[in-house]
Amino acid sequence: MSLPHAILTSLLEKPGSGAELAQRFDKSIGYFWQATHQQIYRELARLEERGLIRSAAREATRGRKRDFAVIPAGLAELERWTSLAQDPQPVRDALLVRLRAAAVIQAGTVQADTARAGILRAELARHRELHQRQLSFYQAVEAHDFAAGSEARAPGTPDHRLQHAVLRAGIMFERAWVSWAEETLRTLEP
Amino acid sequence: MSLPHAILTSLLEKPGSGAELAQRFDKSIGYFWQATHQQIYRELARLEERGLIRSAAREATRGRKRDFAVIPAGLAELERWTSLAQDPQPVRDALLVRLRAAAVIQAGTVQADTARAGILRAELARHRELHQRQLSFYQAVEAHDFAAGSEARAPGTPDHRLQHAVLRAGIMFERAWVSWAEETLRTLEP
DNA sequence: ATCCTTTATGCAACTAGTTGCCTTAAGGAG
DNA sequence: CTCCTTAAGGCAACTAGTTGCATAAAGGAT
Repeated sequence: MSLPHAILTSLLEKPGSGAELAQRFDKSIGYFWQATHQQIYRELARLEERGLIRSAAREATRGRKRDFAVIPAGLAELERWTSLAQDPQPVRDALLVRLRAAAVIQAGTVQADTARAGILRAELARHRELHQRQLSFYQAVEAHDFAAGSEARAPGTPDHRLQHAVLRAGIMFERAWVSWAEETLRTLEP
Repeated sequence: MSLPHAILTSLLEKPGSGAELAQRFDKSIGYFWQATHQQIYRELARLEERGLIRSAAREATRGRKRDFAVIPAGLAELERWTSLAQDPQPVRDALLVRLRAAAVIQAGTVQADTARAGILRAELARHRELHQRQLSFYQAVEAHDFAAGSEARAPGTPDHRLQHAVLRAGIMFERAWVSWAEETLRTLEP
């Protein structure tokens, strides 16, 4: 259950409104934990109720911007959470389930599998492209934000090494997907 | 939404009861899509209602085993689903969120970060171990089930190449995690 | 002024997944 | 035979996430 903490993190970097958060989630944190604006608004309300953030709005009317900021209790909660031990989350991927299904289906059907095999290969190629694109994007961010020689960190700035580690995780995932898709396509060649 | 299809796949490989399915989910399919026995029983009921599987129980009483098997409509549904295009699912990982949080926290606290950094390193080391263990397990399965020379496939048997591809995906993920954790630990050395 | 679009906020209803507890049956152990 | 344990099946209540829609304000376009 990481959403509240993801929001705390984002607000700690920079206070803002629900809509701003939702936009930011489409970038940065959203690459590793997604949330719709609905989830964000609900969670902001809960966090305020729990006394972890404070909203600086004149009135909480509709269509009116409210700004949220983390207060000390929120920082404490985030510190507590980051030092908790959590087991790695098991993989949950629909494509792999589909491949397993496809493997079994071919056994159950007498019909030649050329059509289905073609669809499968096309799907794998498509995934390879999408992952390749995401990989290129991450690499561009890396070149821009983590170029050699920019390791100096000013006090009060987020830890550069940790931020880089997170980005490297993204890069490694995409790279793994791409090379897996390529290898799999090769073994499925007609 | 892969659970019903994961269940269809598993039942197609081998019909069985809810409890058997739950056990099987702890192995094979469960490595890529987890489900509790509750989800499985509910989903079995729905699949039967939708006319995709058939239960061969004398009576549906409690504490009495019921066997389920896929019927033609179920196979058709699985075929339909496997040829659908689906976009890759974005990564959602709590550890990466935590690292990002840790990166920001260090900016917000004046206190020396030795204690927190130690906790973080320990956690990374623990994850590395767990992923290493899972990797070894997958590799053992690979050696056992996909040894060179066993590619011959009898008709009516699940497609060997696809099953191997799924396993290789698991291997690639674990390998990626392990090497990422090692590299990250190196950059965080005190 | 009126209409249209965009931004910000939110309710309600839904689907998916989790947790805690419970009953029934069967197979041994005392 | 009674007690205990395990396996099988399931209800109820909960948390998390999604979808569809609504509403308010602000800034243009006509």
